[in-house]
Parts: sequence; C-alpha cells; structure tokens
Amino acid sequence: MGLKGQFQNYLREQGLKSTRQRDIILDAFLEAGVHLSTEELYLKLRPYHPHIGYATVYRTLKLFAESGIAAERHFGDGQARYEANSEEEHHDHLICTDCGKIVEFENHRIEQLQEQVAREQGFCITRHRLDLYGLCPECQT
Amino acid sequence: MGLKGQFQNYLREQGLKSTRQRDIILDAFLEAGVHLSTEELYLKLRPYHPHIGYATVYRTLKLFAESGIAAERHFGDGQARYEANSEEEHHDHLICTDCGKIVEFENHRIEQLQEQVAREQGFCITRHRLDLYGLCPECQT
DNA sequence: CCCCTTTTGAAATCGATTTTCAATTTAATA
DNA sequence: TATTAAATTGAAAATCGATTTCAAAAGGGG
Ligand SMILES: [Mn+2]
Ligand SMILES: [Mn+2]
Ligand SMILES: [Zn+2]
Ligand SMILES: [Zn+2]
Repeated sequence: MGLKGQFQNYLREQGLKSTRQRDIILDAFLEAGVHLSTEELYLKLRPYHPHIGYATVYRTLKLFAESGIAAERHFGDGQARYEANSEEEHHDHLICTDCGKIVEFENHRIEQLQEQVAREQGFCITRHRLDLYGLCPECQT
Repeated sequence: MGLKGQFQNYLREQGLKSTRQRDIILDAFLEAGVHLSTEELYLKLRPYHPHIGYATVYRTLKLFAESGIAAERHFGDGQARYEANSEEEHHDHLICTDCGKIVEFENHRIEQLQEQVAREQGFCITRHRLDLYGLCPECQT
C-alpha cells in the first residue's frame, strides 16, 4: 500500500471526502519530494491549477500530516515544511546555513542515547528533533 | 568576567551605547534565569519599569543573543525563548508536551556522534538543536 | 436526483515579530 | 560644561506566516 492508498484509507475512516483538489495536491506533493513549504507547493501548482487556493493547499498539507503520510518540519526559516513519510526509518537533518541544502541522516546509536537520557529523567518520549546546522561541502570556501 | 561585563565589552566593541534600559533588562533577564519569552520578560518588568516598551525588550534580547551572552531557542510553542549562556557546557532539552516543563541535559557521547555524522557528510557544524518531546514524570498518569 | 455534510477559495483575522519615525539620550569632542 | 553626531527609545504601524470565517460549490449515500 502506497502513500496515496494510505491517504484514501484515512479519508474513508474519518468520513472525509476525496476531492479533485486533494488528488492534485497529493500528486504534486509526492512528485516534488523535497522539504517543501506550503507556499512553495502553492506556487508550484499555480501555473497548472490556478483555481486551487492557498488555504486549500495549507489545509491539505495539514491533513497529510494528520493522516500520517507526511511530516511537518521546522528548520528555523520561519515556515513549516513538509516531507512524505516513506515507510523507511525516521531520519534527522543537516542544514546548510549558507545555501539551504538539507541532507538527511540516520543514526541508531544517537536515537538509543536519546532514549536513555529520557529514561534517566523519567520522561516518556513521543518525538524528537535533531537538526545540525553548518556549512555543506560546497559552501566551505 | 561575568555576562554583564561580557555584554559591556560587546557594546564597546560595536560602538553601541550603554543605557539605563539595557542595564535594567539585563538584570531582570539574569535574575529570571529560565527559558523566558520576550513577552514574559516584558510583563515581568512592567510593574517596576512601566516606561520600558515592548520593542526595547525585544531589541535588547536580540542584542543579548548577538553578543553571545544569551541564546535564542524555539520550542514549538510559537514564541522565541531566551536563556543566559553561562560559561557552562552546551545543553539540550527535554520538553513536556503536557505541562510545558523543560529539563536540560548534557550528553557528550551524543555530541560526538553528531560531529561524526557531520564529518561523514562533509559538513562543518556551527550549531545544533536536539529537543526531546514527551511526557514528564508528573504528566504520565 | 435529493439532501446533508464536507470542502473550497477569497478575504479577514490572528499572534508574534519586526520596522518606522520623531523625540530623547548617550558619549565623544571642543 | 556646551556642542554635536550617532545611537536608542517607545508607541504605533507594518509585516509575515498561519489560521479562521463564511457563502458558494462539490461529494456521495440513499
Ligand atoms: Mn527529511
Ligand atoms: Mn536551556
Ligand atoms: Zn551549502
Ligand atoms: Zn509535564
């Protein structure tokens, strides 16, 4: 079952409707594939679907996140960004503060240590965020 | 040299001026000592110094961050928060999503692994952010 | 098709942040 | 101490992304 099927299931379960706009936005979102902001997706769609409003893109991305097919991220540039949740593992990010490039990484050992830290403090962790900011290879003169 | 001296040096170096407001705000900021938002500090000051405007508190906290005596943090509640940079080690945070409690922690091994990840990707890290969200001991029923 | 519910799009609103601008203050210099 | 140029202040306005409002339109079960 792909992300599209997963989303359709979510709509059905919640008594929500499948609409032309949601289909179009989901296709564009999956095709874009990067860490996209609401505005970026809206602008990307506009040339082909000028009838789709910003509010609809905004609401639909929220819905993707609720349904679990996407995740909302905040990298400190002031806007929320979304990325598709493939069935792969969770990952964290390296962000270039110069050109904005975002590289994903996974590190199981770090995740384990986070769990350990939380346990020591008596916390029960539901999610975490690890962002590393610096210069990518190209931006180091 | 304490944080106050450090800030005075920064002002001098940058050709900025030492003012009554900056002194008052710095004292209040250092005294408060928690993860304070601009608004919280403004409200804390107001009873004693009703003549100090919100914009001044805002600008002064930014200045603290620029000078290096404070750090700006974002814990996802929509407002920036500031904390004094004691000469102690860097630390990260556990945040209770129920009551908002924030617990600080240090984990040298995690920091090392972050460096290693960055090195593998050719990045040169300047800062990072590790936030663990979940329920604190009190909020786990 | 009917009817009820959900969705849409444009515009308005929201809350935090940031800027504007005229008046005031600082601090270097005469 | 008086002069002066530059920086700062405070109130209000502007900005910015996110979110809501609301009337019109569309979905979909029966
Ligand atoms: Mn990612
Ligand atoms: Mn802290
Ligand atoms: Zn770069
Ligand atoms: Zn709690």
